[in-house]
Amino acid sequence: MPELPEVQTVVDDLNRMIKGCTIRDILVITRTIWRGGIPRKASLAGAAVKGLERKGKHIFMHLSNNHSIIFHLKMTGKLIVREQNDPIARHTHLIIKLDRGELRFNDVRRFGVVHYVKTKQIAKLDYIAALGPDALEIPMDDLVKRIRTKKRKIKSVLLDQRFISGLGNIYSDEILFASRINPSRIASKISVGKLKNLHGNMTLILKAAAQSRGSSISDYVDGSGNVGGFQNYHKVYGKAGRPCPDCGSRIMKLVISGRSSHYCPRCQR
DNA sequence: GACAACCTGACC
DNA sequence: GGTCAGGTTGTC
Repeated sequence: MPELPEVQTVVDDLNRMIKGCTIRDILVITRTIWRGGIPRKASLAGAAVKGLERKGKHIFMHLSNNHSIIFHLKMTGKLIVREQNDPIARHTHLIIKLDRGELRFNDVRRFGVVHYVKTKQIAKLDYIAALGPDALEIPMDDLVKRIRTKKRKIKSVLLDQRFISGLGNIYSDEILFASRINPSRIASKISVGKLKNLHGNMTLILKAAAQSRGSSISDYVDGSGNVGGFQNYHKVYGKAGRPCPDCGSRIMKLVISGRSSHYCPRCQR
């Protein structure tokens, strides 16, 4: 799915397009995407969209009725604003009808989740409380200190949302390549210098990716349904067998934490 | 820490 | 037919 830059792009898009809009009605097409109960239409109708924000890969849509809708897009979830008369795409599971257009939640694989909660309760939700600091907000010293306590492979540490939230498979691989760290390295054994460098690369890559409106490999689109552009700047992700852009060695792929890791065995030590 | 599960679709 | 996919969670 969408990782931090893609989720940030969607949040920014929706803030631009539907902030201030009023909900007229909701159309629940697939009931199983809801965590907890399905909200009553009456409780949503008339509520205004106060604004959207993000923590890690979770999207919060705050409403004027003291409730919020939390979305997680998982692998193939999409949130797209459409006009009322636009044709409804296959795999659309929820339509939130607004006074101006409508917000549609679409998800081919149906891993995505929607949760209607009281805004004040968000921080107390177990799955939100468990999230580590956001990847764009953690200070360098904190990150370095915390990584040095982990005796697991660095790749699996970066993917762990309880450790740090927002990174996924693409950006972990790209950040490790930029930092010249092998994904199999035990986190606690990596030098402080390399880890400081990793923090800088993480910030740089996530911001550049958001600037390019995210990476579209097969499913991701922004809040208007358009693809991102950062896939054109990937250096190792999805490039197994191709030459390393820095040294020409063959880029390798191996499985860590059940996910493919792409890396240059020569550049990344 | 490895693996299956949750799903559909693309590709070989 | 089998494998793989921007994620997460629950099981041994």
